[in-house]
Amino acid sequence: MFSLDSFGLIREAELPLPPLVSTWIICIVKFVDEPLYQRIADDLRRRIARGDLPVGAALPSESQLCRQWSASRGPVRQALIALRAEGLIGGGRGRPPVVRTSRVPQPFETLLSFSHWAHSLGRTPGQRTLEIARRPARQEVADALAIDEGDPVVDLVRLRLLDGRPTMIERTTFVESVGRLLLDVAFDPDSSSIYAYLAERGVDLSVARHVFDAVAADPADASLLEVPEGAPLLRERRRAGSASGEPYEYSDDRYRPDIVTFTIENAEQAHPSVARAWRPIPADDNQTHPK
Amino acid sequence: MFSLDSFGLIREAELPLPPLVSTWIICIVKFVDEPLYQRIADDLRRRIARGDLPVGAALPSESQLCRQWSASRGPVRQALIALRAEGLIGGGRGRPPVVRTSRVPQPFETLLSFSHWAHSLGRTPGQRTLEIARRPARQEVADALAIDEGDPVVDLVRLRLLDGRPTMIERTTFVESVGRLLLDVAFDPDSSSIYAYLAERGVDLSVARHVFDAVAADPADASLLEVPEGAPLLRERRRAGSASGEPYEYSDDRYRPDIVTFTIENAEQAHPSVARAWRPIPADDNQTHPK
DNA sequence: CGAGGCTACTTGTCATGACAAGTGCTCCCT
DNA sequence: AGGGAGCACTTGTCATGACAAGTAGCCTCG
Repeated sequence: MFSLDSFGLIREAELPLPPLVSTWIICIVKFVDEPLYQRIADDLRRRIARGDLPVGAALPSESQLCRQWSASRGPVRQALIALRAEGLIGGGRGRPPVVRTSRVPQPFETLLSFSHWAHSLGRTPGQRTLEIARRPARQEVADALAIDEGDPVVDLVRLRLLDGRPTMIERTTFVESVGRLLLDVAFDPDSSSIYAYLAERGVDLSVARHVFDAVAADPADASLLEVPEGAPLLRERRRAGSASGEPYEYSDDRYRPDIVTFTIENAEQAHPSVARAWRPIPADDNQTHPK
Repeated sequence: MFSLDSFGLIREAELPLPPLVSTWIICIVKFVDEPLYQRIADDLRRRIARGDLPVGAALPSESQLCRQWSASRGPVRQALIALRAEGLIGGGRGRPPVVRTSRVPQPFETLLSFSHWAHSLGRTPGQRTLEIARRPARQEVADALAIDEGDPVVDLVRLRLLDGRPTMIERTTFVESVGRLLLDVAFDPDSSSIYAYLAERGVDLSVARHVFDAVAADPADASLLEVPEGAPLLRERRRAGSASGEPYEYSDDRYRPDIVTFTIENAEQAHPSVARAWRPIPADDNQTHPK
């Protein structure tokens, strides 16, 4: 993990290096088994997130960071490159790196979990479970989950609330091995986040695909979401699974478009960021087109 | 741009270096003013895109690339890191880098330009301009474009077609400095891509923000898109501008959800990718929820 | 014949040194 | 006072060398 080069601090300070001291330092170094450039990047991330380095402020120059960490320019630059790739800092040749934004959204969990998203907004999520059942898979769901029609799956239908207002209907189907965990008597779907519960039990949901379109509210949707029948709803169909691509769940979620929107921010030469947004006041003035 | 180190090739081949040869090499080097690591990355990208390096194949090892380019490990590693960040290659310690996917989507232009998107799918885009006018900005548009209410703007309303089928209504407002270019008699909005036209004239649209929700078709929407009044439409409101954040256009686009959907692919520890998708056959079996 | 170790090769991390090129400031001269 | 040259400082790019750590294949030994 460490090499003789790790003694840069000592070398720079030009101290003699008796064997006793060297073994002591080895102990220290061995405890920290994260690469140096990651520690530097993490430290800078922390300082930015804490507001220690506010937006617009200049980061310490590379040479300052080198002295501060008693490192060479290599790891320091590696850390800065990582931060730049995350969009946290900008700047360029001749100009010191500058903090661009204090908070880089972590869209994955937020986009996957309604509860997580609501909490990140400071709103109160709620839910009413309408149905949880084990039944054979229909054709459409079987295709999405890469299983055979008729294989057992677990269906879960929930009405999701935001600050008590009906916001979304979630019709999720889990493969049997995952859904079984939800049938456990110890699990209360009305009180806890499903994804947090599943993560605790070792289900690693790490890739997801969301497809968005619009549908008209059918009678069931309409009465649950308290909108007129035929009202436009924003639909998200989601397939999520393990890192290796094995599907675990398929979901058909329908949002009231006057409460929730989805946003994509997009730039040339940068990765897009996606987010779910909350519209605090019913905006019926936007329902008709400009003219 | 170059240093004496650039003579690595000569040094490695252990050739004598008369002054005449050195000046000749300087000329060569000066012509190529792209950094070396970018040239290496571009070359590998090309070889992957061309299928010369198929998916699953192992890239040349770092030392091979070093010899091939007569470069040190630095630029080679920098190139590989860039490809890794783009998701093109995988692999890890002890294992050679492996091609993961041959095509990384370039979502920005595709998401911004309907024409570009249609062409990338091999479909034929069409358009019928319904209105192009210079008028004072309404309040809502003025807010989005960061100008004052009543400032002159250029409105453009187009019906977009995909293979001749009505697909989307686009109501775009440009700031006057950009919209003026569209009022030029030389510009025919029915035949060319607006974004290609603007890019040629030096308008750099490089950041965009897309907000998605659902609306009901009003009478105008309905007759143009050939759907019943009140039918659900997928709405995208887009604000695009320069890299420095200056807004250039604001648009309210309404899609037939049976033809176009939007997709977000999302993974832990990776940047999301977004795409517009085309649904070839009207899928009315999906318009009603499962049960 | 199988299991284990050994070795060659790979990538990951880091130090050091050098030069190019952009930025911003000072300071001098006109 | 204003403009320009020069300088200090910054980041960008690259070379070189070293060691750590993981992988895969060979090869010997039991």
